[in-house]
Amino acid sequence: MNATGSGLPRRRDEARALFRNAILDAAEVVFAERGFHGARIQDIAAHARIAVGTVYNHFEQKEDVLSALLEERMEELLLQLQARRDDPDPFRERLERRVGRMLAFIERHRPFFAIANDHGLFAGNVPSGARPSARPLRLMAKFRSVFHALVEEGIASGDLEPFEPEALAGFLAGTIRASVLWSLAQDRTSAPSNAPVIIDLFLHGAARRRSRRCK
Amino acid sequence: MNATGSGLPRRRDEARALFRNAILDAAEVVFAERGFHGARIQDIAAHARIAVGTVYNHFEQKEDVLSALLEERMEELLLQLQARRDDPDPFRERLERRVGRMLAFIERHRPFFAIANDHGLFAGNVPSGARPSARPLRLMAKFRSVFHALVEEGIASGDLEPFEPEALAGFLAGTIRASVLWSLAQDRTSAPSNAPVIIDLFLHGAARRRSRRCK
Amino acid sequence: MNATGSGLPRRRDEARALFRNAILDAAEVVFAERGFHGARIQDIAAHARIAVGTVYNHFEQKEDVLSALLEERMEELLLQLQARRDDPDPFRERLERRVGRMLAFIERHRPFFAIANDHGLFAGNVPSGARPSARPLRLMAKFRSVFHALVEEGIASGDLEPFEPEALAGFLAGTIRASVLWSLAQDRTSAPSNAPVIIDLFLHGAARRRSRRCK
Amino acid sequence: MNATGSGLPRRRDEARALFRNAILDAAEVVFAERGFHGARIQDIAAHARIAVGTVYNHFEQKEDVLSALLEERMEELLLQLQARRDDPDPFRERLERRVGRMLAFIERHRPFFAIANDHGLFAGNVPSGARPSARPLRLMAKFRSVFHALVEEGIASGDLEPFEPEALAGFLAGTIRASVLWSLAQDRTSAPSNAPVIIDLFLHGAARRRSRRCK
DNA sequence: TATGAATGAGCATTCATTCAT
DNA sequence: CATGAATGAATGCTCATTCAT
Repeated sequence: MNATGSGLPRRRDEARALFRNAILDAAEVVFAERGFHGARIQDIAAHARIAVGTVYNHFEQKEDVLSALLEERMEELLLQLQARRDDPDPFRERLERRVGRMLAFIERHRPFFAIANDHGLFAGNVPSGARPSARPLRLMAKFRSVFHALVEEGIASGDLEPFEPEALAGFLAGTIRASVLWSLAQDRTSAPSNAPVIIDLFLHGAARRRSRRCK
Repeated sequence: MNATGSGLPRRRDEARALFRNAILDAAEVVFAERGFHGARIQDIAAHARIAVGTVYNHFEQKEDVLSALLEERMEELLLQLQARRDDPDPFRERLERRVGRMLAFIERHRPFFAIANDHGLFAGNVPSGARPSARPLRLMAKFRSVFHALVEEGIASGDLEPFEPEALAGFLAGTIRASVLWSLAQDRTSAPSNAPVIIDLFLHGAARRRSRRCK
Repeated sequence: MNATGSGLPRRRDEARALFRNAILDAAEVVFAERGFHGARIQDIAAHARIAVGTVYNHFEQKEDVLSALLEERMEELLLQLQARRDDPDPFRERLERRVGRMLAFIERHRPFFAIANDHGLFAGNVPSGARPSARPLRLMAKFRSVFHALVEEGIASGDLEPFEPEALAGFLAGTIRASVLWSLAQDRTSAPSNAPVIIDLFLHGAARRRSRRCK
Repeated sequence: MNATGSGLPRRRDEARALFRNAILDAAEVVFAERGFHGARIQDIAAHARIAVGTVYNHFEQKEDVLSALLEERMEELLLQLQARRDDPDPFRERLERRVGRMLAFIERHRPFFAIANDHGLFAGNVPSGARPSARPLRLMAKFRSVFHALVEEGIASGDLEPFEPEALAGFLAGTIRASVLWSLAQDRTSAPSNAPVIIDLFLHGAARRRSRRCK
């Protein structure tokens, strides 16, 4: 029906994506401000300057908006933790670089971080009916597996104590989370420049170092 | 207020407290199962085997039930972190003992831990409208100040690096939280016996220790 | 808990029944006026001078209000067709008496008749998704079985041709229905006095009778 | 209106009619399955394999689709009741032939019969807001007038008792309706061969015939 | 003219809160 | 004070209708 083959469809798909993204962007703000239950579809629609029905043309239910939001942003967040060609080689520097990228992403998406945190996507969470459903489980699994891989690298290279990788992963995530939350609480920027401090705590803890550094 | 002196009033007050506690106990279970918004006053009343109206004879609004629950349990939790006469003297042992008591309390009140965690009472949380109100702020402040004091003790005694106490407090709380969550995720007991491991990570981090211990 | 035994409970049950009946009465009017889909719960509540929520304290869903209404009124309607002690003996008089009672009931409950008719409760109906659910099936079955019994009496007494009872029952019901609808269309009263005419048509049809009456 | 004469316009009109009929055919099925309120324009469009908007290019509103459907089909149905050149002359045979044609049509359009029945087009119906509007009134009037004419023929020819023609018409329609519904309920075919039985009941009723026939 | 996404009024249902008993 | 039915504001979701392409 379309002579140009991909002309119109492309534009259509672009339009669809435009709306979809507008909805997710609005949802990011509104969910962060009022929480899942407090956020009304109407608020999200208004924030995106579209009609309520339009939201339902793109998502089956309110909950799916949250799911999609968490999923897409989390995907991107975890991407920051992947190794890149130009990452340095030594474990510590590598780790700092990757965590630094993660901090930068969080800084760019503060509202998302608030939501993800509320929904227990960072450092796991106790199972709770407070959140819509079991959907986040997949996200949490992914989150954990990425941290798990990170930590195994360190154990393999001999830079980390061969503790239980799961536990170490939780410890690393907890350290990052604590730092970010502390920054936010101070209304300070959770700048990537915090990475070295975080990694230092993660690696060497808080004990007084008698010599220059524990060697 | 009562002509008969203190006989009847006492019984009355006891009865009041009985109802109040029954409500809070029920709320602990129901809030943990369904979250604040998902929990209906009716559910709580049913769980406590009382009428809906009775809940309102003891609390102004639903939110106050949550506040009271968090407040009373948190108070008790923080009590576990206070120094006691028979606590050992060296910082590390002292810390282990106190954190061990905290773990034991959490173990006895898992549902409360789930709720407190959902409401960001552990290790702070990003300000979010997801939770009922600003009431928890006071609790979080208290929580932080207790951890703050704990950490300052360590700095004063020379056992901790003189980092920002707030940051260290967050780090300690994060370490504990990560450990407990990890235990719960494994469906294991968050036993007080985990305290040494937690403290070890907190003090010396996850880096490979070349010698017996970093001295 | 109640010293008088049945004092308070009875009053409570009476209150419940009062509300329930008020709702059903209101529903009878509103459903008849606007049809099931056109009737809003709010309309029914307003007509009964109660709050919307109250309707839901007595019925799970809108559909249940309809079901209950049809069921309770139909039950009473079918009761009119039952034989009574003082009914005359000859088949024809018997039938006239019973159908007469039915007409009187219909006259007292015109709105119900409109609804029941809309929902195919008279003389069967083609299966159609137009109506809420399969619930009426039970009612229709009952309706049919009562007519069925009526007709079998006539066959047994030798007053009716031994046609298929089901078909005869449908014919009788159809005759009554046609007459009532015709009366209503004329805005006339569907008086019990119409019974003889109906029965006459049912028994002897519309053909010209050459003699005084077909004997 | 079109400069090119009748060439293109004809094709255009044919195309229009094609769409219009496709919509009506789809509507017949969907309305019968889900009822007027339960049928969504989207369903009808999907069933006709066209877009929603297209429906609105041919009908102003949903209701008009129903009206047109009822009107066009009913027109055809009533056509079956008209006298035809080759119809036999005696009243009874004439009637059988015409009712037989009606039954054949109903058999070919079961879904339509279900809809028409739901909307009270057969044998009249109590005025009810359950149906979209007063539009069917015209159809019912037509339906009645056709039956009316039929019955007056019989009265004029002396084959029917000179009862009120309206009442007789209702009785005839009710008899046919009851028979068809009974057939459908039995999942049997409402074959034209049922016509004699129907006419027999209509003419002579259900009473036991002592002699060959009531003379 | 066909298309199908956008629109937003409309409605069933829930549940915190009140209050007569 | 306990009780539990009544209340009605609040909100997710539907679907007839519009309109830019």
